[in-house]
Amino acid sequence: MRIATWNVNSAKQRLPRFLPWLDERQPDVVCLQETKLANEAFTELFEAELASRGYEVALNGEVQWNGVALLSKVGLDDVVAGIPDGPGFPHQEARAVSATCGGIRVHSLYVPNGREPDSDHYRYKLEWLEALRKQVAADPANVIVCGDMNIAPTDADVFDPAAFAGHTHVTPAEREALAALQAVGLHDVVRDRWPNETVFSYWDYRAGMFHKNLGMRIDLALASKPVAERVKAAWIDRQARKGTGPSDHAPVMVDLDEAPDGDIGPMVPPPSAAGPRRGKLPQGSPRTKKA
DNA sequence: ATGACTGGCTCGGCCAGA
Repeated sequence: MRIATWNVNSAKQRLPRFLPWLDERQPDVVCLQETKLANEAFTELFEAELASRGYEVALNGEVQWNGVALLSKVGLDDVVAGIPDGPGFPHQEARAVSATCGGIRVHSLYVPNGREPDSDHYRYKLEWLEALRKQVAADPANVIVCGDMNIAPTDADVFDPAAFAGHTHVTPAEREALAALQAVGLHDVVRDRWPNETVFSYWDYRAGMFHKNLGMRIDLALASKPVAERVKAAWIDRQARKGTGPSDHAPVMVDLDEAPDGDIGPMVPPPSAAGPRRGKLPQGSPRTKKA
């Protein structure tokens, strides 16, 4: 089972990059952030393309800003849009959607930016993270928290810590809020896989930052222990940041082995596998043809 | 360099992003 999370920076603008990426990478579950589309507009643009590829879709969008989505080929149950009792700025923004996919509670999140330390938006960011922590703590067993967290967990996750001094994304309070979320029992699966490497997920569009690999790791996949133990691979899909018309974020990819109990979500048997069921067919129904 | 790029809204610039 492959789970991907990607801040696409406008789903509409990313369409020519997103669909080929989907066909190339074939993720089973996709968390999207910054769709910047109301649900109706997202559906208009994507419903047919995603349905033909076998994805169910859960949306929490709004016009102009923010917007998150969850796509799944392995079931999409108990969808929750937003964070229950979460804060707003001033209204509750479209920054969270979660659902159960293939037996795992998956969260697609776009954490508030924070703008300036100690600003109203910064305090909102911290309150939002605490509300998220409470939501995840209520159901922490089999979970993966994915998305643009807008926090670099450590100084190793920014190209130059000095360049970020006094800015958001690296302040102690933000890192403590992220640590409190992880203290629910979540493992940073990309950092666990690449403990000593330079691994970024975001590069500013300006000044050739991607070309020079001057970026940040702010897009995270945080998995509870039963999920983290199934991780076979976890990486940043840098290819998606290259070329023409990319997002400024790259996808984060997580490949899971099957669950020990074999529960990888609902399976619909192909018609040929059903075979003739003596006594179950209604009278007069045509028999299934033998192979 | 107090910039650089991109997108939304709207059609001229400003806001937001991180």
